[in-house]
Amino acid sequence: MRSRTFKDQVYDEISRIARAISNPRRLEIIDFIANGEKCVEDIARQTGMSIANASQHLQTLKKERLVRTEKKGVQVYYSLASREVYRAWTGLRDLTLLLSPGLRETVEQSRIANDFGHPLTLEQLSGRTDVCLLDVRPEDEFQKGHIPDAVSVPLAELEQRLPELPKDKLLIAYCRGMFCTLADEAVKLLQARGYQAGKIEISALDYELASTQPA
Amino acid sequence: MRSRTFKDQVYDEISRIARAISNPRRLEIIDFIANGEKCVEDIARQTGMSIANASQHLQTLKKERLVRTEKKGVQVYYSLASREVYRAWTGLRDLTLLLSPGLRETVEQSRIANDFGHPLTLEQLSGRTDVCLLDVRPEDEFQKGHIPDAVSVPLAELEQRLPELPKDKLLIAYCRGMFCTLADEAVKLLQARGYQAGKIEISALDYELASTQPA
DNA sequence: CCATTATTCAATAAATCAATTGAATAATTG
DNA sequence: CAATTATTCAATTGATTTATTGAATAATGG
Repeated sequence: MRSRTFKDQVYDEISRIARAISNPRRLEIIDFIANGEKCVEDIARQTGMSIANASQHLQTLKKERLVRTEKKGVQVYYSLASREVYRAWTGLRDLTLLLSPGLRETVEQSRIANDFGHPLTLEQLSGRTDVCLLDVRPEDEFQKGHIPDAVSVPLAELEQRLPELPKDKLLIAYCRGMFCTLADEAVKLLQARGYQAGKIEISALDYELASTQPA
Repeated sequence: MRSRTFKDQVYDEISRIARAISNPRRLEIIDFIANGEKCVEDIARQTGMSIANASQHLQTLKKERLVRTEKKGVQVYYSLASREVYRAWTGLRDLTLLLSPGLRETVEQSRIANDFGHPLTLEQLSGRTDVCLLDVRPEDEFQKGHIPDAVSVPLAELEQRLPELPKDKLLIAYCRGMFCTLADEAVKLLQARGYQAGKIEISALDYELASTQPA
């Protein structure tokens, strides 16, 4: 008979996966490495933790098979074990946005602080010819996957590459998504130089997920 | 500027929701009350915990707005705050089934112990006229929602109601889903009485989710 | 082979979480 | 109003988790 020990095993096992993703630092790691494989040092720098601490969190994720590792020379590169991991993260993110007025407010206030109105959506842009879509993430993340028709202009290179950009078009930046600051900074720089600029909050990953989900 | 404190707030808030669902007992509670509102005593009995313990877990879930309460007379009835909560739970369940050979093995061994082959799927049943679909959950859960064409025969009443059942059809039982034991017990009873019986592992909730997701 | 670099391991202390117990609250019934 | 019942609260204990620190490992380049 399917007894209590069966249920205990089942819910225990699922809760172990849940526990592995239930730490803010590890959520940030997942959100970050979803864009492309990163080594421990990248992750530590991005998240502001010590290398030892980052490594420890990565081990926790690895123990539950949420991330995979690949050794390249001296470095170990971490990436998500499968697309489903990213899907679970976005599910949790969207559930929290639904349930938590606090999170919605935090995001809203950040928009106000950045002097944006509501970011545009992809639908609002589709079909417009006066728009140039900029992927301001590092080039390797762009290579791994990007929104169709986007141009790779990493934030770090944006200033030097301003001459390449069309002056008569609306420049729309995007980055790693809703919680990433790269597009904000790009827009700020562009507006300071007199360009018409804005952002969308969807990421390349969210775009990909949205286009594969119905299938 | 979107600073570290912004990210800290964001990931903290999301991790609080994750933490709330990252306990095996609370997962079991979510899985249970998804079928319909239940009072603390129901929940304590179903999960085998003390009433005080169950209440404490329910408070944890309520603090994060995952469950809603309604007072009816002396009792407080708990149910999921929204369909999205159930969706997140199934997402986590399916991710774990994907990532964890241990969970797959536990489920598989339970099937062997119950002497079933692989449970049927709804697709295999659709269109067949020699099949009678039995919802063996308590009646109130059936009332709240069920798979089309199913008949409500709660496990507790099954024995007395055997005469109602068609002897010439294949009786397919379903219950609260993959981790619920009601259908197993129903099939065992039916087979012992000489009926052709089997089960499907999809629940009324999974069915509903699957049919609303594409929309 | 030594020095360097990237990463992981191990040990600790502070914080948080879970289960248990018994008391407190609050509505209902006689 | 007293007794009963359902539920929640509060305090305790033991177990986990987190961040920090410093040492250990392992691969590479000179």
